[in-house]
Amino acid sequence: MNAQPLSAREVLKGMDLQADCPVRDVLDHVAAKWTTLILIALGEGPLRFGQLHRALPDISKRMLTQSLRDLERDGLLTRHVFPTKPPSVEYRLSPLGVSMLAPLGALVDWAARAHPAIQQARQAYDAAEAA
Amino acid sequence: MNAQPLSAREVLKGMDLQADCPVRDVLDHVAAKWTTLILIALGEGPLRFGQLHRALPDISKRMLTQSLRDLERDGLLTRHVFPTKPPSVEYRLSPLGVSMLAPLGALVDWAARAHPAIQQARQAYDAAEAA
DNA sequence: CGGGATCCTGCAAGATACTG
DNA sequence: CAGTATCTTGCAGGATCCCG
Repeated sequence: MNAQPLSAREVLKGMDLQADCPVRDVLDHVAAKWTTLILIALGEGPLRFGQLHRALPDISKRMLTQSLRDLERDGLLTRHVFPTKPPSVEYRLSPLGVSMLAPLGALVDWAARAHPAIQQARQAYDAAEAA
Repeated sequence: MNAQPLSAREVLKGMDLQADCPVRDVLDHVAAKWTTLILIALGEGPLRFGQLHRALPDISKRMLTQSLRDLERDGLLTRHVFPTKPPSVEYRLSPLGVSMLAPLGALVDWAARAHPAIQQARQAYDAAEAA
């Protein structure tokens, strides 16, 4: 055993996985397909609605709006309306939202590294399947 | 700026968020409601189907089976059948699956810490909403 | 431009019953 | 015990139109 401040894996020990556990309450939102992508996009700086929409090519306006509301409700980002003509609205990460970038980045990094192995595993599985 | 080996946030810079990017390909699975919970449960050691089902109280047999197949296909866990009577099947993390525990733990840790703030943000939002 | 309101559809996922 | 098969349904989410 080493002296790391807190092995991330230790956190998982004895984790209760009941439906009402706080972690699932938070993670269910995080996992929601679009929210992480929005947070990543905003990680580079505030963006307006249209810019965000262009950054996420395959999300509908409806889902983008809804996802932004969810994130705003959870306090991960803030919404600023500029009463210009036509109106413009800017979204930016809150400190809480910024605090999520590190762990999210770790996961994304893992995903990027693991991708080749996963691709290979899928092909092997599907090949065996077809037999 | 400090000397951290690689700021997890740096990974997110310039991330392409197109639908076909590798990260989304992987994360879409990871985010799938049950898969992370299964990985966490198996992080403490191999489990049999029934034990896993008992560890995740609110998943149906159908979804558990399906999620396990997905994870097996992605090479994150392995399935071992013991031809006992009655048959028993054991699931255990593969090295690749184990390698995910660290980043996943980081995210879970964040979720646990952020939970109070998020709860509070939701209440504030809903209160303002009701007005 | 940045949404809200409405309608409509597909598929994710529950319930139930059966099997090796 | 550890699944499969079938049926059924809710609701996530797309398409479309409208508004300030």
